[in-house]
Amino acid sequence: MNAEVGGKTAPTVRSGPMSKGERTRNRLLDVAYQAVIRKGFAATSIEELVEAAGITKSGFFYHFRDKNDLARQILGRYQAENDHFQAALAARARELSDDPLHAFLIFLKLFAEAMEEMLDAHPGCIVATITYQDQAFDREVRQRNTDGLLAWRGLFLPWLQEIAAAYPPHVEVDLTALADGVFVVTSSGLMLSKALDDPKAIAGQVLLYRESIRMIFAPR
Amino acid sequence: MNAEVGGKTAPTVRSGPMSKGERTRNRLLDVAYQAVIRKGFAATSIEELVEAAGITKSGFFYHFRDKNDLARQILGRYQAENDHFQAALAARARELSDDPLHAFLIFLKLFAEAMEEMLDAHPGCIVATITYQDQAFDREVRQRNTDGLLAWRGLFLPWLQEIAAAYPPHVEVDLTALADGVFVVTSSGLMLSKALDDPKAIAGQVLLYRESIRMIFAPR
DNA sequence: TGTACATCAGTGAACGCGCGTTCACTGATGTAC
DNA sequence: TGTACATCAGTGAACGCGCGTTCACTGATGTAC
Repeated sequence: MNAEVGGKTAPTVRSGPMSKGERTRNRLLDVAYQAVIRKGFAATSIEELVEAAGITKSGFFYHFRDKNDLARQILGRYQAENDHFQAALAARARELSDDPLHAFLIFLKLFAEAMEEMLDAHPGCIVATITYQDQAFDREVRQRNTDGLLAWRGLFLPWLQEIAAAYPPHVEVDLTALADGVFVVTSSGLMLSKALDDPKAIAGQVLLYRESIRMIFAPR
Repeated sequence: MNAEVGGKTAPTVRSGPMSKGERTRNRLLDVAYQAVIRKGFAATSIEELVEAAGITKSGFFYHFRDKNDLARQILGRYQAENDHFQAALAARARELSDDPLHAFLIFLKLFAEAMEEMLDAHPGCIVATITYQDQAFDREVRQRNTDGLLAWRGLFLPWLQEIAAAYPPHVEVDLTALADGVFVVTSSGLMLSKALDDPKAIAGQVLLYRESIRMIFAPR
């Protein structure tokens, strides 16, 4: 499978050569993603995006129905990339250990390292960004955003259940809340790294979460 | 001291009767806080604020030098309230136990409950909001925002050091990262509650953090 | 108690700019026969 | 291989609206003598 776990480039989803239109559209999405993460959605103007992408404003409306459509496509592309990225990391971790608990601990280690490396390219989490400005988006975007959050839970909850079946937890713990914890430490960890200008903060939070997973499940 | 720990109203900082101007200014800040938390800063217009506050747009500029000044004052008032609130909760917890670890566990329980109760009034965290839109603010606001984050650390890190001195941790742990964990679970917990429309999520995350504090320090 | 002045807490009208969006048009590339 | 037509990937000009900000002014309240 050759999953490039620690790779520096964000994985692109599509395969095959891109048409001219697709390349332009992706350039717009790249530039918009960066701007929205840094300034928020409303503060990001279509004009600055098309200037950075080297086209005119009307060209934007060839690719996007309106500004909310831009949000929808940013979110869609991010979710596809993120699903792919996490699935690849999970697959790699499962390869390295047959045991669900050990595999999860490996996953979290790889994830922490990858997050720190990706800080320059993704200094934030659009799911968090959108949640914090949700009244600026239409219903569909908000719904997709919630779905994105549930996708994280959908990946980690079954895994934790598998772990809990093999290793009865030492304390009473809400597995759903614990599964959501991955998103919690990731999104806030990115925030800490950004606000404190400390690249190590994100890995620190993920590894703290990892330690609590170990303490909850690992035999003493 | 009569600290109203579980009180429903946000604590106001000033004492004594307010002048007419102060009341108007506070009304503007209230309404702006809500709007910024829900839509973001750039998407919040001065016009909608003055309409809600029942004055005219020029009245706004009597109270605020410009729009960034509004952000500065929102942040300032929030930080004062939050410092007061957390200090009161901490004092109450210390009253209930002389032991630093037990007091911290009590604090986290009270904090989790208070957060869930405050969800309607504060369905978000402006520090998180501002961090996620930081390029939309001037340098001073960004600096104050970082200071606000460090204030959380400044409350919890010494406390954890005191705990670690009395109860040597069972695992190697970065106390600074652990101190930042309170902010991490709070801001993301609020986000989860908002995005999933589940009031219990915030308490769930705080209590998960509490459990890991217990596992790290409590004697077995 | 009355008068003069200062400060407070705004009003009302106007400003220019930039924003999101529309619309008619166009050159380049692809496809059918 | 050439011609006709369709689709792709935009351009350029214009639109109206709402935004943040300014400025001259004002009535109400407070203070000094």
